[in-house]
Amino acid sequence: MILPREFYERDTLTVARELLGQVLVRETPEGTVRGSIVETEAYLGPRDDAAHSYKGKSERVRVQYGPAGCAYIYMIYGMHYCLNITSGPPGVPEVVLIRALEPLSGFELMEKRRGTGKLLNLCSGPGKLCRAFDIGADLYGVDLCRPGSLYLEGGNKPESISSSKRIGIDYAVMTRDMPWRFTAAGNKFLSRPG
DNA sequence: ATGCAGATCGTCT
DNA sequence: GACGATCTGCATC
Repeated sequence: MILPREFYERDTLTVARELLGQVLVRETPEGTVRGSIVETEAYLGPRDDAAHSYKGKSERVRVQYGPAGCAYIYMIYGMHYCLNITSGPPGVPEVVLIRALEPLSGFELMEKRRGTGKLLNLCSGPGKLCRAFDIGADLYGVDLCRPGSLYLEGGNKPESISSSKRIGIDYAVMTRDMPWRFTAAGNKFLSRPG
């Protein structure tokens, strides 16, 4: 049931689309939470001026140069974490940002971590879902193709997929208008309408 | 419904 | 020293 590495070793735009409907699982001593991926964005390395790896190697992006199917996690605005999954051929620094999940199980634990009981607000954003899933710097580089504290298992494809411009990257003059955001069409758990 | 300020720190120039 | 692949609460229309 866990998605194999080959799933992630394909073209990153394909991976970003195919990740929709797959299920993210987080296991901790407190319990297990699950969510279906409903929103992703592709970041295409040196040919994408919105990508963290646009300018090449640095300590922060080092996991992007390793195998596909691993967690690339970074802190943003000094207070939120964002979860990405490495993709493409080995050594190619491309990733898929996980932007929203539809909660499937572990509702109480997610609500406790998020400090809200509103289901629609639990995982509808990259920072929100990391909080709900207790994803932080300690999971940097974790292999998502193996059972453990964080992994991905097969789910159901959405009925249809929409693409749109990526969010919050207007500084990227070259690629800011590229339709590299993917959403499960009409899903209610998006960070914003697709 | 739309808009803006504030929080807060790792990373890179 | 500046700036985010964000979220929240509060203000205004």
